[in-house]
Amino acid sequence: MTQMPKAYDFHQTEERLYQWWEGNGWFKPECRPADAKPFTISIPPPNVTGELHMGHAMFVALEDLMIRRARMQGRAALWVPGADHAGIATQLQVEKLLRHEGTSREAVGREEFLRRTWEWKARYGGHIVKQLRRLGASCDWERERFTLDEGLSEAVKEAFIRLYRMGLIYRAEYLVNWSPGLQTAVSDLEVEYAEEQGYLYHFKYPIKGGGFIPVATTRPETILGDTAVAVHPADERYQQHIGGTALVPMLNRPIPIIADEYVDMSFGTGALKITPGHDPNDFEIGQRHHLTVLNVMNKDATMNANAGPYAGLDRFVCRQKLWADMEAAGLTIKSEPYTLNVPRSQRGGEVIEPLISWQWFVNVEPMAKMGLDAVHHGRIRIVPERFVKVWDNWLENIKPWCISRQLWWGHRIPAWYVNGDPDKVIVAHDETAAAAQAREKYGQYTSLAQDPDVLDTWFSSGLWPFSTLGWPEQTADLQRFYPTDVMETGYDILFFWVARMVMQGLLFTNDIPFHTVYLHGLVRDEHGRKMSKTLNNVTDPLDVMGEYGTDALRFTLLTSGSPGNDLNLSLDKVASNRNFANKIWNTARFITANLDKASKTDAAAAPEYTAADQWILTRLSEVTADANRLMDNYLYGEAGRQVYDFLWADFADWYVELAKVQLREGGARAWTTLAVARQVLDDCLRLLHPYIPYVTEETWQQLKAAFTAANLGIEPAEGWAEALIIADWPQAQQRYPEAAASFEQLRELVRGIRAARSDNDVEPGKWITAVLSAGSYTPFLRSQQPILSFLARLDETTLVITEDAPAPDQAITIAQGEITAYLPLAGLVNLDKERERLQKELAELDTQIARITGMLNGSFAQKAPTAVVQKERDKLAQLQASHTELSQRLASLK
RNA sequence: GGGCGCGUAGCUCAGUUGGUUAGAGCGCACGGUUCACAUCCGUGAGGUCACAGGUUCAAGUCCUGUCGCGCCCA
Repeated sequence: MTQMPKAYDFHQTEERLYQWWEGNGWFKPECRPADAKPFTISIPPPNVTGELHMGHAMFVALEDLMIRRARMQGRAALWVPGADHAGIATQLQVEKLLRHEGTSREAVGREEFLRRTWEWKARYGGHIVKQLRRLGASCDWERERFTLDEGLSEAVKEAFIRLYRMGLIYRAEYLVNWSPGLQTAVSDLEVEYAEEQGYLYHFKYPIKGGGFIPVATTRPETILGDTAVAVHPADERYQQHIGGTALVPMLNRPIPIIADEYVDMSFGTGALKITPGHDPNDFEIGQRHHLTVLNVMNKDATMNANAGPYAGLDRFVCRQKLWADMEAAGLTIKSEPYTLNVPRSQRGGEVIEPLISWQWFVNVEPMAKMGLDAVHHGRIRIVPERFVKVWDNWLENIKPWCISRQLWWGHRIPAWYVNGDPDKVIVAHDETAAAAQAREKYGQYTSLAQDPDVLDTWFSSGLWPFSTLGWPEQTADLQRFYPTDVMETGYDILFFWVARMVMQGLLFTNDIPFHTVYLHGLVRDEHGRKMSKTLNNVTDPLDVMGEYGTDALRFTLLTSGSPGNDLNLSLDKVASNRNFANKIWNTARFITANLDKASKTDAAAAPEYTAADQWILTRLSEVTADANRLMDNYLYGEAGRQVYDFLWADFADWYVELAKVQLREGGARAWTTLAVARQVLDDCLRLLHPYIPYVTEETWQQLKAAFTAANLGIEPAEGWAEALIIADWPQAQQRYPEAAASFEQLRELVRGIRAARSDNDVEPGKWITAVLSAGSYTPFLRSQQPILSFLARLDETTLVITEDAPAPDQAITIAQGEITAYLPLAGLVNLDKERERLQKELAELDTQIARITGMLNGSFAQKAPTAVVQKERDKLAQLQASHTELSQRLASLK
């Protein structure tokens, strides 16, 4: 028999097993019968530019857990992997590269730029995907997709065209969030607001014909784009000016003074400058009053010709200069420090400028309604449920989605303009089709040019669950695996991604894209701070895996938090979980090293279980049932913790220890012990495999090999599968409540004796004498004598167990209800100390007895369920028995 | 302004149909090298479950309010 190595070595396990699993096709749903019920997850596609971070590790751990469990449950598990082309991020990477070469995107041109980007993607794009493999992700790599793949691009075009035909996509000149650094529009979601210190500038708005209205602004440069001054219609102060004309400072451009109820009379000066071209609220007011929309800025946030003498200045330089000029002209009143809400680009970080421009929009309202209904009618379940409120709130107040981006890397908008006329738009799959349509619609034309913009990356990822399966083609995969089952992702992209998949899925496939949305929290550092490069508190998953193993990281991510809540990652915990892997390994090592204690002839048709066997089997059934219930409710953390505790604290600490005694007996007893140990460990390995795939598979293979070689006739009910990854998922089995309860008594007794030994400084290894007065437990404890003696280090030759043993002199007394243990530690007992201990214990018993007696005398006895009441009565009886015993004992010591 | 989450042992966190004397890991104290594991074993100290009310036989758990921290939306 070959010995297992002393410690589990993940270094020489992980890669080997991953290749073996993948090579055998077990990551593919086809490893299950063609009629197996599918279980599908679409991976949240990481950015191709991405580097693995804890967020990735988190979703891989959770999704792999779901997929592996489903696979073991016999489902045709399919986890579709892939990556996202990440428009802005990728384009920035390549532009940076070009800058290093002393050139630029504009200089090399669109075609060359795209060629370079694909080249870049080919070289670095696979990086993140390789890293996902290291986490043990059992994805079907043959079905890997990329959002810019041909098929997915086709899906994007199809989606765009359908939306356009349904009248849900339109092109409009509208105020959008403009990122001057990135030179593109971004959606509302891509803008983050932060409170920053600035100034509130109070100044005089001159009125034609004399006088002025005081006005305040946080962005003086936008004064140049004002097209009205507004006051509240009921404001006494400005009544006489309504309908009059104001003059834009420094430009002297005449603009109307209007009345609008939007104006807050109590804020600032009570009068508002209106800049429809540079402020969203002003834009709306402008629409109401049919004001001119004046743009005073270029796309790089310098001032344009409309800014008159300020043309060409940067927006912030202009702010200073204009204010200085106004001051000189006597138009300023004051500027006071003010906290303002500054919009910044989620990507580049620079200040977003509301800017008027032509963009493509999706009217998402009808789809939003569908998304709301799907959740309200229970077709889609969101876990944890509280996120439903967030979902509702967002979808009920949804705004048009700006989907065009002024980038080159992405899905080009399938729209063509005839003769350069923005009103003559043709939307088609390709240029040929567009040309045909153009001829049909406009007859002869001179030019046909495609819109230069591309689509928001989220537009394509919104199609992900079905586009990856072949949509719009009715492929076999789409038919079999769609709708998918669970969408597991971080709550931070509920709007960005999940909502859009739901909306687009419902619209295009006439079905939900998944029945459950499971949201996990953010991974933070040990003290709850967000991981960031500037804080220098980023923990690289690759480093952690390298030091502690993939399983340790996975188990930590999976069990140290709760659903939907942020998780603080502690390396201490990772280290503990590495130790757990070693613990698992060593229980198997113990079992496999003891297979020679029995032989096949010892096999019993109906095994005779000891109380210990029955106890551990009962616990196994309880834990299996609990873990399954918890996992069915997506409470993976709690399920994992329970198995961990059971395996370590019950199985390893107790059963494996006492198994040493049962194995010594040899024969049928040893055989049964090995059979029980195998079952318990095997089921635990199965329960844990989705969490920690490597150490469980490796350990299981060791078990399988050892048991097969030993030829004891001990094996799982369905025989040994080829691998744990495709073995059967365990179900709860036999329970022996009475034996289990008795055994718990024995454990209590052992703990009591150990504590007494420790208190009295008895050497841990020393075999001591004991007298047990065990009442009705006498036969049971006698039957457990070898185990009891071994676990509590009691000298078996002098151990006395009788129903009612007299207390020896000079002994420590341990009372446990009906059972009393006396440890006659000759010469070791300090009687004063023992008296003190007994008094302390009696005092404790007194309070407990009083508490329960009070409870039982109150209405508890009538109103509580009988089982609960009975439990308390039993407890009281135990406490009283202990009390009697200890007080007698105390009296005898006086 | 609206919504959500959190506040439990020194630290980091569990605790989901309300039901023993509230748990874990790490840390701390004491003690252990016999053939599964020192990536270990045994024993122990450490908690008014933020605060105040309420519901209930029974509340860390349900309800109301207060305080503190964080996040999302406007």
